[in-house]
Amino acid sequence: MEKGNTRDRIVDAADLLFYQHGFEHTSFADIAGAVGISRGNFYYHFKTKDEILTAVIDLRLATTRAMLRDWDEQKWRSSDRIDCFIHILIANQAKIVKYGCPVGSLVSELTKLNHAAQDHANGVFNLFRNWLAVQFVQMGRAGDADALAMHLLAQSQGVATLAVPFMM
Amino acid sequence: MEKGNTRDRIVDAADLLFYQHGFEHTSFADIAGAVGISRGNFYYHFKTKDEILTAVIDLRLATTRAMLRDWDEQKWRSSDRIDCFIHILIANQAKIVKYGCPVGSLVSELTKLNHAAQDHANGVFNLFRNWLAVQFVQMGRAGDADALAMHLLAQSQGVATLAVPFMM
DNA sequence: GTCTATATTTTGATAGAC
DNA sequence: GTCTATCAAAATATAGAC
Repeated sequence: MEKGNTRDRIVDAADLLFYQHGFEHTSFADIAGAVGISRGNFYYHFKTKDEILTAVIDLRLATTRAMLRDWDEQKWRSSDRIDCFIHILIANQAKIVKYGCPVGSLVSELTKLNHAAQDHANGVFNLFRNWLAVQFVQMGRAGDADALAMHLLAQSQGVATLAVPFMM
Repeated sequence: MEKGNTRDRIVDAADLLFYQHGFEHTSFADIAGAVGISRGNFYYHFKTKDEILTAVIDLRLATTRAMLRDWDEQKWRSSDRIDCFIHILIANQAKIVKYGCPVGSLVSELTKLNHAAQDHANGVFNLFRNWLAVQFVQMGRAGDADALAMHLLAQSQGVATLAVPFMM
């Protein structure tokens, strides 16, 4: 995280801070402080706060695509791949208990802000939905693959939401 | 909503605005504007923003308790009472698609703000959890009543979360 | 109880030196 | 590319007149 050019370090820091404290509650001063640069320098790389939000969402889209690709390559059976998805909740339990699901909480916040980047952020949900549906199709459930994908997605979102008040 | 003393009107307006736009994104000016009073008058009734948040949570706790009590009185069978809970998602579909679940989204936001009122807000979740568990006990599922309650609560939270990106 | 200022702080954003 | 000011707007909060 410390390596790379300044722009990437800004995006990495913003990604983490947006998750931990929310988009609106994270100020330029917070991000600049985390990266170790001045606020003025910040504007050389990003002209507005929305620009960095776009960069953070792009990063999350890329990270998610890479993760799904890894699962496709590492697991032969679709049921094992779905296990990988379910296992996210377990592997990230400590973070989820403190900050919830990064995807769900960002979408929820942008909705309340009526922010233009809403659709962009929804893209991460779409990646999971479509990938899960493909796995169910491969398991011979072409008829209700999307319904099963949505059900699993909903269950994991619900668990992540309840983890915050009931496990913290 | 228009009736009652000024304090109640402030709490009602804040309750709605916190749901629609979030706690932090709602300013005193927004609330004062919705009620139709000046910002200065506002501080006669509430000294800090946290005070009004406390009042809003108290209102939601009272409203939820009253709703559960109504269901207890109106429905004889526990299965019918659980239907009432599930039916919330259908009855409030339009609002949930636009703003998510008022309980889950507030808890999520306060967590990210590391706000002291977190536990207070969690109380609404506890009301539903305990009430649902009682219904399952009465249905002869004493052994796993709380697990069933949590499962149903999680499912409804997941549906509310996904309704925003996938139904808007 | 309600109003009109006003103080103070923070935030997003800019200008210009190095 | 990075820094030090600095601006302008918005937010919380206060003081005091009516």
